[in-house]
Amino acid sequence: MDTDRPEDTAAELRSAGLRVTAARLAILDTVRDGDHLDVDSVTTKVRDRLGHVSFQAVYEALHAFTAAGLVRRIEPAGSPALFECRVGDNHHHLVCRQCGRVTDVDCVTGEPPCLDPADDAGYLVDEADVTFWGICPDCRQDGA
Amino acid sequence: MDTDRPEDTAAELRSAGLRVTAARLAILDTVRDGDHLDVDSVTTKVRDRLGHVSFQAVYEALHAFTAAGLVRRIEPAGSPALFECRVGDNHHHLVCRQCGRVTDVDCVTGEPPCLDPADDAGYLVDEADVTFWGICPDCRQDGA
DNA sequence: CTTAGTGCAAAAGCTTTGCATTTAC
DNA sequence: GTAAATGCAAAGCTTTTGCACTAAG
Repeated sequence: MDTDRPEDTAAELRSAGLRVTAARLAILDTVRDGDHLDVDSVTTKVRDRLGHVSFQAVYEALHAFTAAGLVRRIEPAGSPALFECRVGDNHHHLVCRQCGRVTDVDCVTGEPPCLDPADDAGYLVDEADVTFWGICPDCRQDGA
Repeated sequence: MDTDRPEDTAAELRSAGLRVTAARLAILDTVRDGDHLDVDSVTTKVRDRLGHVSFQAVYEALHAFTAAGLVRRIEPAGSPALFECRVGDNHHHLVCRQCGRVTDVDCVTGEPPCLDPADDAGYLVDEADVTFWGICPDCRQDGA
């Protein structure tokens, strides 16, 4: 479960121009090991490893990571922001209406923009954000 | 600018099983006349017409309208919820990263689901929510 | 009359901001 | 030593909840 690669992580932070601190190492590793975690979950998991880390530090770190392109922030309607480490590739998300679970879906075309608007209305489009809403396998079994 | 069709609106409310009140008529008409308005804008516009209406009434009404399928709620990442009256058709949205402006884009295929995930991972997918991010014509002129 | 809708007030949830302190470089 | 990162506290914003009151059916 625990994938410790402190050197990798540290190197990634440094090459992104970010300082290497225990908190940030743990935060980045946590996002990397996790599956679309929200800030609360990240904080909890980081605290399990390090003792205490403040919420603001986690927010600040995730913001810096997002700006640096180390993590990607997604925000399905109605959910708090979630963070994932898959960046650069062009994948989308399946979100369960019932339990909120998020699953990655590879993009069919593989190259951004994988999708073009029928009419761009004069916009300079640089990203297509696709969220598929449905019921996940587990919830299909449980409920109706 | 002002599209008053009180009878239409009232009929629509009634057939949705909702009571007809001055506030709700104004709220629905406002969303109908507006262009992806947030709750704050709706409230302001409704107050211009009616005097005072509480925020909670607007929230409650919009929630009821959404549940009844009279309006659609969209929530581009990082924005407060926006409401639009186009429902039933299958269109997507262009969102300006700079000014937040939202423009409708007709779906190429026209019929939901207009898009299928490459792999549904066992989900029962019923909706594909597509947001195109970019810079709108106005912001392209202003900025770089 | 009965139920839904409204107003008022308060709180919850997520996120941001400010400032002093600590730490990496 | 300098700039970045952290901790602590507080506030911001959108949204929700509770309850009494009013109005639609």
